[in-house]
Amino acid sequence: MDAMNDTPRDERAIREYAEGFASNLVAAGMARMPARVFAALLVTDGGSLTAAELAETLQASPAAISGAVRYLTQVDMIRRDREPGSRRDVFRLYDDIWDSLLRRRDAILRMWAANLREGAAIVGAGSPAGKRMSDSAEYFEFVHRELPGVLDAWARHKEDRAKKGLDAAQ
Amino acid sequence: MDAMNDTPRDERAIREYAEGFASNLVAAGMARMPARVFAALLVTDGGSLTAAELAETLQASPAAISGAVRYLTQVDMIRRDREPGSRRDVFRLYDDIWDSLLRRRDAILRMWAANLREGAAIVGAGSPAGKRMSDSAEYFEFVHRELPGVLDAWARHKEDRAKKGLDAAQ
DNA sequence: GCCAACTTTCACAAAATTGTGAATCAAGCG
DNA sequence: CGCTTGATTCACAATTTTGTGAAAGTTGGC
Repeated sequence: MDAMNDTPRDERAIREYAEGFASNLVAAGMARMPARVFAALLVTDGGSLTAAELAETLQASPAAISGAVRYLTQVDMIRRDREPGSRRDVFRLYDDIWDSLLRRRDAILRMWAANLREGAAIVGAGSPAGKRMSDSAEYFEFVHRELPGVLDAWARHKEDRAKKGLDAAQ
Repeated sequence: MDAMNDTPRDERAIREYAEGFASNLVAAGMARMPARVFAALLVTDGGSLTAAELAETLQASPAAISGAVRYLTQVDMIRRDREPGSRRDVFRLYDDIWDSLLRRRDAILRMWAANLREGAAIVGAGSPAGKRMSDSAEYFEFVHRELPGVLDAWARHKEDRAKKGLDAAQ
């Protein structure tokens, strides 16, 4: 239970990792700059970064940062905060990033379901395509219903983990 | 329980819907042509389309189709079949599209988890960023474990639905 | 109310993506 | 075997996307 805090950050390696992480996000469909911003926030010890700091670490213009954070804010992947008595925004990941992300994405599932129902009506409810599409809709509705349960299970799981072994090396 | 089969397909409306559906996929991060191909297959009564038919309905070149189906095949969103005694490929969605898609995506979850663990090591396991990243990894591992249960529940749910009310006009 | 510190917007240039046509390749069938 | 149908690859052109610099907007604080 020692020798874990004070290892100095290898900024070079970290930056490289972050860029790779961003590339994975890009491969998953995200635009590049938002992906880089997200990755930068992920690997930051302070937990938050200002627009200027993002521009500095990513070697990008304020304009590019502005666009990226606007997008990330819209899709609820980051929070924009402003400390009272300052006029610079600071950006941070949500606590329990992925969990809160999924929770917010909930609406998207419903959207797809509704969209597919609409499509089923258009192709004809009784047709093979209609059948396929309402099955699809039902699938989305199903996972929409199941999701909260899984997320709650995660919350419990996390709590358990926190109780035993507060140190949690490895 | 009548008047549902023989409504003629309004091809114009269907095509329009399919293009809209494709646009949604694009918004979700998919490249345009694969999205259009997927949508076209989704709304097809026959359940399958040849490359030539895809080119025709989408007004796209064989080359574009070839690229799109290669991609879709790779990410396991469609199947490519060839009937014996023919040399043209026919493409179709999997049965229970989204379910099989999720099952195949399973590996991706593990990939992200592993990637995040690696990152946690790089930034330092004891650091705030390291904590954030191994928490993230754990989250992915968790849903990776939970997923099969949910998918099985879906299978049961679907079976139930099939048993009662085979017609399902609701 | 004005100044300064930040952020956003806009027009544009650079760069990456996409789809095309033409050529090449593969394979069933006579 | 060669012919014919169909799929794939390649170089290229067109479109779209991205990021930049500069100008304009906001908003705290004096």
